[in-house]
Amino acid sequence: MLNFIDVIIPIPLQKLFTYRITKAEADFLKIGMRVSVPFGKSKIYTGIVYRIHHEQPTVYEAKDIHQILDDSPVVNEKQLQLWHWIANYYMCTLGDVMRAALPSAFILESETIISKNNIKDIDESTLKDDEFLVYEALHHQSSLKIHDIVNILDKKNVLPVINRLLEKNAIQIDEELYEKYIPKLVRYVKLHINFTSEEALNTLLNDLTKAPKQRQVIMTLFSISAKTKKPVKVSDLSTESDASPAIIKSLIDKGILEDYHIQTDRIQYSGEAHEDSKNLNEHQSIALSDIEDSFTTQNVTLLHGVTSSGKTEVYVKLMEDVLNKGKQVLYLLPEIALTTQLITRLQHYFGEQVSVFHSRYSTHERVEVWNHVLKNAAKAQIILGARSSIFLPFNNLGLIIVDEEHEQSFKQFDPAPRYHARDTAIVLANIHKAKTLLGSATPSLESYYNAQQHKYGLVEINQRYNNVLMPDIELVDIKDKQKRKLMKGHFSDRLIEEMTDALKDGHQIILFQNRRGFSPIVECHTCGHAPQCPNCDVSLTYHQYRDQLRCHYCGYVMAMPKNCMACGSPELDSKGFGTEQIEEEVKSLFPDYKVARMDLDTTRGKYGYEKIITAFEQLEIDILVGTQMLTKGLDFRNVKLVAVMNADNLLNFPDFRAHERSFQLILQVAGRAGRTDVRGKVLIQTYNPYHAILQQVSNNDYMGMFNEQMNDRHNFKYPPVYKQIKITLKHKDYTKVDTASIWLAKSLRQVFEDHVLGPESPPVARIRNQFYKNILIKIPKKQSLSKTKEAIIKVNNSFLSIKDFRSVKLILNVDNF
DNA sequence: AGCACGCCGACT
DNA sequence: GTCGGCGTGCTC
Repeated sequence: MLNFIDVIIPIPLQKLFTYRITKAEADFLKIGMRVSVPFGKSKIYTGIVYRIHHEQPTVYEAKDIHQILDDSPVVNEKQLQLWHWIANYYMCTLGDVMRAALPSAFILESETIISKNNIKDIDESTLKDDEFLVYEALHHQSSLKIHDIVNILDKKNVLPVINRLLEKNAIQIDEELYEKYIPKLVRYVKLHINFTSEEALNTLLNDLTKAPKQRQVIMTLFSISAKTKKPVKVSDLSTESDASPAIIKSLIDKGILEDYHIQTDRIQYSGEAHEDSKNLNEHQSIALSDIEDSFTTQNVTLLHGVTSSGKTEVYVKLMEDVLNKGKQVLYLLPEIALTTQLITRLQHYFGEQVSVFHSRYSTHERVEVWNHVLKNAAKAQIILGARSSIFLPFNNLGLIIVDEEHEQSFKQFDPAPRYHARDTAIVLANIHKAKTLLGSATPSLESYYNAQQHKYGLVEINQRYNNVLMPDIELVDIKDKQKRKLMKGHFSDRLIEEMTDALKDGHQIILFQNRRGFSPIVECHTCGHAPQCPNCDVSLTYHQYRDQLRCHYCGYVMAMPKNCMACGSPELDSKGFGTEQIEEEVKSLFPDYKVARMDLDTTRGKYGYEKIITAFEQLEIDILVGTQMLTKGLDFRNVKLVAVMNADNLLNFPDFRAHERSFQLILQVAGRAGRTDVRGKVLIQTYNPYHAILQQVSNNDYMGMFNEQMNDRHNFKYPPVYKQIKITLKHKDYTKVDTASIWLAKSLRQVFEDHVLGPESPPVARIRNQFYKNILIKIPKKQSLSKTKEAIIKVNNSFLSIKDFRSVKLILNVDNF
């Protein structure tokens, strides 16, 4: 009987691919192991074994696999179950999911290696210029990669050159497969075995009197190993003895020292302190027992606790409980909320049992966490992670906590799989028969709605920790202030007053401005021309710190022009305002205080973010100006005043969730104020103080906001009342997307009638020289989601069968909010 | 998604 | 006349 496997390959193809394996391989292979397989003419890909069977394909000859890459599965069956659900629900391929789920170090790819053909020498005069360049380069380097040749020839299509060289027998090519994960090795030294006897040692030290530096190194080696009784790292020896690596190397070369390597983990938690979890206050204990109660009947429970009500302590108690039952915990957070603050806090309680997983980790670091989880290692009992940590190979999950549940960054927009980590986490928990706790001070409408419909349990905490008062929120009408000339730049007299007071008392201030850059748009005073991005339909944004204009969509950069590009006038005006401008204004208003800014530009780099946070925590900064980033679960004790510089540009955002978002965002920033006994003050500057949302914010009226917004959602058929799927079409030719989208919308209307909206051009209709069109499908709750998707797929297939449309890219986005 | 095959414009 | 552009189709 013949043996075959079906394999998932990390490319966006609907199908699985069948390969033939030997009997021995069939006995060895298990589902979830990696194999490398030949694909197409020359490529080798990594695939995951999805099924092992005996069904010989009838219409093609299955190829043999290239190699088995694992001794045991790296992906477990529960994960594959989850992958399947994601592919199905979010309408993407298993290959897409695989790409997102596996650390890239697991997905090895073949690389074409070009080397000189040594069989015979080639008459170089027969080679053309570019061929000669490559051939010549091979005399200096034994092998080249395609990428190297691209650099040598400075053009992108190098395959013809390679093919010609191949024909002339000048080179040979090989497909080289390489394992991308390299265990981290640390170099250690010890005294060579020849010198361990006291006698030999004495002779050695005597011999070295002429080389005092080397002698010093040996002495230091003794003192370190006597002190620590552990192997001595080369790097430690070098720093402690103040000797250059060259000196140590010469000792090794002489055979006096010997070096060796030990594999270590890249991420290590060094602290040992095991702090007992804090005792909960009355409100927290009630919440805890309510959650436990709720979990007896519900798989998912929503914890709605006002800002700084001490939700984390409740989580800690729940986690302790799950750990005691011998199960794993996944603690999901939005990327930006994954701060050192929280990590250290959890490590204080749980020590080494906590592992962290987020996008700022290198791929090697991710492999290590992955393997620990896979092996259910002691150090991976609690995973604290961002969106993508739902893909880790849990085998014994007991609880998932989704903190800041309302955060939109849990949804992945690009590329596929366009999954929502909160919703996927709930499915993951169900697969493990585990529980999910959603936590937020400002729950998303969909979660609160689900709780109201009794799909989720609901637990609330309405008191802040230590009974700290909720901040006092004041709305400032800047339209009125402007009329009465009470504005200085973007600062109202009220704001300046409050800032002066807070600073005088030594308190810190946070200013929130939901826009980065200095003054987003530059406009000519004379002709009104605003510089546009050449690749996208947007105006360029001014960034002061490099005096540049930039496109936030494609990354295009140009120097700030001195004169208007249209009429040559030197009077360029800046419109709108961003964090940079606020920072400038604060500096001139309060020159004696230290101001810092936190946005995408200042937090670039691995620790940029931490640096600012730490400086602010340590009171090195008095006033912090920032964007969204500051809203996330940061706990600053000394902040008295928080100001929202302009609430209107949040409220006027063209999105059905703008109001909900504004409410969440403003309350979250407000929550940064007054976390100790001093009552915090929040000022919200707005042109429209009577806006319902702002009224609800200032009264901390979540229910008012919820009911009013839900009413809108009912009326306008928006989520969570209706489900929705967005179809995006893109192409570099406008007419093509236009006709294609009209055709598609028409066909969809035949099935879904007036539940199809569009096609519409998005606010930014062109990005990176691609034109976009959107079609929205609204799905009533009672309409079967799977039937709907089937119908969409059917329409898509007939769309793809039209030759003219085939080059138009289609993007399906389920729950695109 | 790659990558090869195949058909039309800009250079020697 | 070729080289090289990209539209089209296939991958077990």
